[in-house]
Amino acid sequence: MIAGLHRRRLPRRFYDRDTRVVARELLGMQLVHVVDAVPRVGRIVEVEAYLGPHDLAAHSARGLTPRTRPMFGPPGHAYVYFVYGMHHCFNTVTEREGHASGVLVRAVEPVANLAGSTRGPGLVCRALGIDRRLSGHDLLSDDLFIARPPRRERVAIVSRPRVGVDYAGAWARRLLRFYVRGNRWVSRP
DNA sequence: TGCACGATGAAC
DNA sequence: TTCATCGTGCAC
Repeated sequence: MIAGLHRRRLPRRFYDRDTRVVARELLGMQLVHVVDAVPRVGRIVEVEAYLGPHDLAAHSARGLTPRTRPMFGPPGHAYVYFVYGMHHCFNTVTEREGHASGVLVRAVEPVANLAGSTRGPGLVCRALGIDRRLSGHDLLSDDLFIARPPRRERVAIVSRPRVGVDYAGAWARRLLRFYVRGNRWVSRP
């Protein structure tokens, strides 16, 4: 089940590729946060790709700020932000340093030690105990990382427009949200 | 220093 | 469809 978690941790080069490819391949991977020596594990079933400063829906489109600094850094790091005064959202930074792109994890299927709903980006962070103190954290660390599943599994992928980015004009209509077809944990099928 | 606004979630 | 709730970014 969760044996050999650290051994299955994704390498830096996984994240240093086209963001849409990384987003799709993250489906089925296991997001892990070790809290008080207990690994909280969720299988990623829904993500969104944010392609960089030219993508008007991406936070990096407003330029480098203290909040978005991790997005402009090297791949394989966490970008966690606080929204609506009460929710946190977890992203992985992708592509080369300065590209400022990333993948938002919108929903996970419970695998181990998760309590409460995990359908939706805010709820994923709540269940996994992730907040903005982890923004900029290295995803090749021992306490926060993403691992290959124990067994290779094939998933059918659905592409849809991203959620909550209507302000981004034509970019809001791009099919940059991906989820596992038929999975009951997807936030908005 | 002030203020409008969210890459949301839950209630109605 | 409405509202809770507050950090962030930019206007002043």
